Amino acid sequence: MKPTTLTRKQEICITAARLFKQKGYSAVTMRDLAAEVGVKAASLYNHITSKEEILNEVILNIAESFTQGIQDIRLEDTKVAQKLEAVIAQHVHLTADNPYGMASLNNDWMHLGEGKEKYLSLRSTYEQHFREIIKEGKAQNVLKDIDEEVILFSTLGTLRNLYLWIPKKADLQRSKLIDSLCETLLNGVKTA
Amino acid sequence: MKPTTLTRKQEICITAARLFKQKGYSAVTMRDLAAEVGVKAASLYNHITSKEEILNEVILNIAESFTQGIQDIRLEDTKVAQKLEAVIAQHVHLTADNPYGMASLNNDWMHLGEGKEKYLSLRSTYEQHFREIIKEGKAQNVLKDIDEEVILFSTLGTLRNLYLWIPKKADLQRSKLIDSLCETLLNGVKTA
DNA sequence: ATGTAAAACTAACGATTGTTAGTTAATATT
DNA sequence: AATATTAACTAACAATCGTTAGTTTTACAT
Repeated sequence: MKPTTLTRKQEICITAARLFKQKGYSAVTMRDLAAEVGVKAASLYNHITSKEEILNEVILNIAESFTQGIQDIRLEDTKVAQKLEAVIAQHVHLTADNPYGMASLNNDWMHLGEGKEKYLSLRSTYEQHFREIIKEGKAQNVLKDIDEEVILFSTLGTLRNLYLWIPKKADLQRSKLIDSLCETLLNGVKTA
Repeated sequence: MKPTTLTRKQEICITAARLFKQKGYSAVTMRDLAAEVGVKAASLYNHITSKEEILNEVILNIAESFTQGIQDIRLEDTKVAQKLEAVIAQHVHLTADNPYGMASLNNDWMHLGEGKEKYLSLRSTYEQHFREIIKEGKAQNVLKDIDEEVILFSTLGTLRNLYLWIPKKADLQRSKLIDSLCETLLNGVKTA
């Protein structure tokens, strides 16, 4: 393992994620991927065992980061408002670091084979942690009495789509983006 | 044209949209679609000319509804806040009426052939109308001084994902959902 | 320099893809 | 009842899919 340089397998997975975002998992052929890596299709199999394994690698890594991250946030000894801000910040950071992986996670998870159960479990756990934070917020009267699911999926809906426009707005600094998103998602867009 | 009963072509497109949501356009084969319609694959071609035409039919119809709708809203003689609520309501209605088409529009537009330009143009026009409403809101001090793009894509991010959870929350009445979404998106989730 | 292992290559496989050709059955029109 | 049209069918096509087998080149340790 060389942490400094990139394994060929990692290079393949990163390239694959980029193609998956462009055309979707099913429309990307091993020959497409090979050409982009600069190699013949058969050569890929010296580094990976199947196309499906690539998807597993791309999606599960990022999914685990999200679920582990929100679990840590939930257990932090901070106020609910700070936890919500931390969740938003995590989404921005993980998405900015890996927008292509986020696209695959959002759009191609159903093509996972063996790893689909694991993914669905991670997603369910993530949502459950988020729900608990929201419940805590409502109990402490920090959050309004709006349907939990509406709060959850409204917020998550915006955050899940970050991968679509973060690359276009590279000029927008991360910290400024996080601030704007927190203000927008938590306090709304209308003036008081 | 029989408006009361369903054309075979329409039936094919509706079935196709449902499959496109499940597996994505590329992963749905004409044999899959035919089996679901209850017919052999070759028979589909008595009603459609290609797989791509189906995608055009599914996506462009709904895209036109959105763009026409927001244009009407923008020209309404109402306050900005009402326009924003109308945009949210339109999203809920169009999505609830056709969640599968919305999924295809979100995830499979890049597989459009001839119709891709038209789609991109419609989407661009839609976003431009939305931007203008936001500008109007900021000018009248109805909206906070937050980056326009953040407001646009934050709101749109939530609305674009409605198709993912509207079917699961069929119990949630439309009008109640619209109210909750307006409150959440416009006034935020935190207590004042 | 020499040998070894990693990673590239060519060639091909069986399966599946969207689609067409040609034909038969069902439906509607005269 | 005869005919014309619509829509189903079977069969097959060329192309492309993920993947494997076998071979050659590259890179590095000795």
